[in-house]
Amino acid sequence: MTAPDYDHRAIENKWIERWESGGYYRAELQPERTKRYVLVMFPYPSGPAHMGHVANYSLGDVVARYYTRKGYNVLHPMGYDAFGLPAENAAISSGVHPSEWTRENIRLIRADLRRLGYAYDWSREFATCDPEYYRWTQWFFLKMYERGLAYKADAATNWCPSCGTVLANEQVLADGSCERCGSLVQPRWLNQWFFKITDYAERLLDDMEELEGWPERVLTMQRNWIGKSHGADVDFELVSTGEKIRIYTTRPDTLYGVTFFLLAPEHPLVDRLVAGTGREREVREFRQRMSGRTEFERTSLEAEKDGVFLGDHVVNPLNGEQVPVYTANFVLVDYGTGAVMAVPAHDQRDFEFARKYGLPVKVVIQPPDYELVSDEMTEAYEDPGAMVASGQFSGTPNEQGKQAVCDCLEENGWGKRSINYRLRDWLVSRQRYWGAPIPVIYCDSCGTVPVPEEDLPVILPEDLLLAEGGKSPLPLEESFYAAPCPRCAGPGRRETDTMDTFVDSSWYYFRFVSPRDDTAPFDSEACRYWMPVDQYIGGIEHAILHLLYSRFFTKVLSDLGLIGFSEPFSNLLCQGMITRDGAKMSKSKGNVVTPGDYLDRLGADTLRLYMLFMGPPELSKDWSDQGVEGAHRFLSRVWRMVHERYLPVLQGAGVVNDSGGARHREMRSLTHRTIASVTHDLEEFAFNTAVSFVMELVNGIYHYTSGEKADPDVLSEAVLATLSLLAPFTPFICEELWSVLGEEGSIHKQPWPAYDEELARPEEITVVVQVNGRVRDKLRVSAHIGALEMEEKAMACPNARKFIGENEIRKVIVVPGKLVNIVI
RNA sequence: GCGAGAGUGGCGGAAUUGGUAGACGCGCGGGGCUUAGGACCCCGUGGUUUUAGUAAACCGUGGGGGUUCGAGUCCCCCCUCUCGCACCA
Repeated sequence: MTAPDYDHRAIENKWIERWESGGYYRAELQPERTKRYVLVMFPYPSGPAHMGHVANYSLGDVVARYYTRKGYNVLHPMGYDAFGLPAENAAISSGVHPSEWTRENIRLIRADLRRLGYAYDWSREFATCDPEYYRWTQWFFLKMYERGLAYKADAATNWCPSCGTVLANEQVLADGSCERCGSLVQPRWLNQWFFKITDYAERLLDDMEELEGWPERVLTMQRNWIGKSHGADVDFELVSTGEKIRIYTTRPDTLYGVTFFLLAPEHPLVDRLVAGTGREREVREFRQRMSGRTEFERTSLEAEKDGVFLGDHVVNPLNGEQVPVYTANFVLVDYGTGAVMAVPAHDQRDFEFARKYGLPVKVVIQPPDYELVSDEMTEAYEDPGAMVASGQFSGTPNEQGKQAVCDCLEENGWGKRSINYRLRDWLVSRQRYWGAPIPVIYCDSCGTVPVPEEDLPVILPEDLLLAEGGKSPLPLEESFYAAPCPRCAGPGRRETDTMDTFVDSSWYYFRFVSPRDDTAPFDSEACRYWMPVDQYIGGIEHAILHLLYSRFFTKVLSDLGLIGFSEPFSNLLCQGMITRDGAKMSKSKGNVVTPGDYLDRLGADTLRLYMLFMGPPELSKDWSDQGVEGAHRFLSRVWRMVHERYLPVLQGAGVVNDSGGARHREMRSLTHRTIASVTHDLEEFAFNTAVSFVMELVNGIYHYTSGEKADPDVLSEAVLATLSLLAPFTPFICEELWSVLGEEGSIHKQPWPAYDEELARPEEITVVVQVNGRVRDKLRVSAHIGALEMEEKAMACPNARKFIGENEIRKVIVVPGKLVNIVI
């Protein structure tokens, strides 16, 4: 019998149409049912889907479909992170309007996602550039402003000369280049909007306890990013004026080893100190040199220590010693207090500085096993030890000494214990066009006035062209910036900066619960039901920024009393990158493969299956053309299994159940075993092995239907289980074959198959016979064999006997149902 | 430098609590079917050695030690790679 061809295209078109018109994946709020909110990080629409999207969304789709089949009420939405620089870059290079470019790309990626057969509730789709959406992004800004969490300040910003905008610290790569365009970022002082995320540093840290379903490495990365440290603030008095300068240190135990004092080049005291010393020019030149460099350049490990003496001294409160004040390149103005006590003996940076400028090195911590001599030191000693030359503290172990010194500082009013974070406030304003306008109006008499809620959204005009050099047209467009002051109705000027796109994506998962609500960012009842997200899935590249910002937003919402939880994502899965020839796919490397080609040639099911079969989700995976062919071969094999092996049996080629047949029992056992294994693996997100189990089942069915006749009932069970288990992975072919077999309804609405424990256990098992832990023989025995009988049989094995020989048997270890180890 | 993770065939990768290392797939080899096949079905496939062959022995999870009847898995030391942070006082 010849099977019809496996025509993936016809099948896909047919079922996409039916699923969508039937509203198969529409999610309804059903309070009596248990929900599962499955969310995959929404895409930035920069073109058609790429392989990374397919990998990511295929994962999410299997999870969503599996939960649906398990009986949960599943929300699985999709939208677009649609504001941002690439749209403007496209506008600059090809003249197309960012809005048009974005809408076209949404159209392209949506078409690919539909073809891939993802079970999205498309009725909830939105883009962050829709006014109905960014209205609420602006609303969030107002809430932040009301709570004092949005503020404007002069800040050393990362200016990207090529993008013509300020970047967040997070958007500057480790080598000091722009995340988007790669050009070297320059520092620039500007008045910018910030979100006060630092107010939440402690909670962002503490609440990680709740995030048991997050990968450890993501938590670690966030923890490092927040960078909490314990130490002390200490006031040093300026010799010339008696003015106090506060420093922060994590090593109060080394206070007696201070031999100089450092200020950041930008520290406000630098100018005043140097005035009248005759060193003004030197200092000015130094600062000029520093200001031309980014934080990265100045703080890279390779950069040489550099500084200038400021002509003044400070007094160490603990021992009354006077030490000189310098300004130094490696001191950061925005960490701690911008001033540092220098202990060259116990800090490598200070050590290098001291050696370069001939400053004294004073040992105040002695290692337990040898003695430091300051003149002979080639590097700082930063490890634990006992305090020496430290007055009353001498002899104290340094960890204990930290506390003692802090007590002393506090008792004398010289300083206090303090905690610092590396986390900086989030710079959210962008001097760009394609983003959500910041809803603020500046008035000469009222100052900064927020736009009233009822006046939102502040519409971003979509009919403007980018100005000269790709700059934002907003500051030049009177119809945009001219606005009456909401307070006094006098003439005002609108803020023309837009928000960082990370603001847009920090709350989109809330919007999906009620995307058409025009009275609130989200409906509280829908939110109570659907949130938090049960399973969030996305790339590891968002481990810090997006996830930290989203956590921050959720906590603010919680403080506003709008929600009753403070963590948005209960479980997180970070999937690896798709590479080709070991490298990230990129146009410049010419190693890009696009889903579209494979969708045409091999079909959506093949592509999905291959992505999931390649390896564990969290590992990065290298694309292989041969591998994807293999996936297609397997699906063809499933197709033929139904048409060439199963249908003929249904039509009378099989035998009536001869109940004694071990072959039939073995087939049933394999079926049930496979259901058990696949179910287990899906719970663990071990998709690659889940697929391999189905492959084994298919191999088993081919084996069963070769030669001897098959029992139609046994075969039915096996074939239907195959389709049922495979359906979340390859929805089209399974739905098609399901209907070919005349089964009722959609396979995607069937309950997840159950298995019979008893049947899943094979009748016969293999027992390994070891002598001294080495495999010497194998036995096929009944699964119900007892331990004693196992031992007897093992002892009788000829090969085992051979190795035992004349030796004395010291011990026999029996692992029931597994092995017998004879120790001689 | 600090932190996290990982090293298993020619390749991607499998191996509950320590219990048959290499599932499944790719690739490769052989056979069948075929005018033919790159389609399909079946078989084989870690290495070395011995054997005409059936078979068998030894070696084998980055390297070296250890615990154990038994170690890819546990412990100690070392090497390599990937990722993140990186002068944060």
